[in-house]
Amino acid sequence: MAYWIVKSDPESYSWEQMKFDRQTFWNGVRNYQARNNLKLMREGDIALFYLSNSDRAIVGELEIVKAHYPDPTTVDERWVCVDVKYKRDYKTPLTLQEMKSKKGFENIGLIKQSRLSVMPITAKEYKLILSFVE
DNA sequence: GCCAACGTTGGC
DNA sequence: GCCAACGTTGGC
Repeated sequence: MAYWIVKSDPESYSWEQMKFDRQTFWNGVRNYQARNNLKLMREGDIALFYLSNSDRAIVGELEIVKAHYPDPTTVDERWVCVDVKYKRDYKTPLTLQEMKSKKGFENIGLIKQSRLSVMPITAKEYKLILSFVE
């Protein structure tokens, strides 16, 4: 089982919308590196939901319920999406600022490669994040 | 709103 | 295949 962070701009797809939808397909990725990460996702993996721009925090988690398939919102066959399901809210969202100020996040993609929208995190980083949000 | 980082495109 | 120009993302 692998752990991921997926990013969303709250103005285009909010956490409220995600919870309302319960399950959706994670589409619109138009970046090779992010696409490659989508392709590595397996059913049962966990994806943490990060809000960029105004919010800048990890607010909860999703479960991957279907591995990658062609993105139906484009005819360009290069791009894929996966199906995700709402899993749970975190009691306390973990902000980017907090991650920057705490130990253990030095190598997390969220900070090192801020423009990447789908990225893996290690089991260790996942546990560390959980220790702040429960 | 600005700008740094970085990905993509296209001319050569 | 290089690189300048340009576009986009996202933190501040």
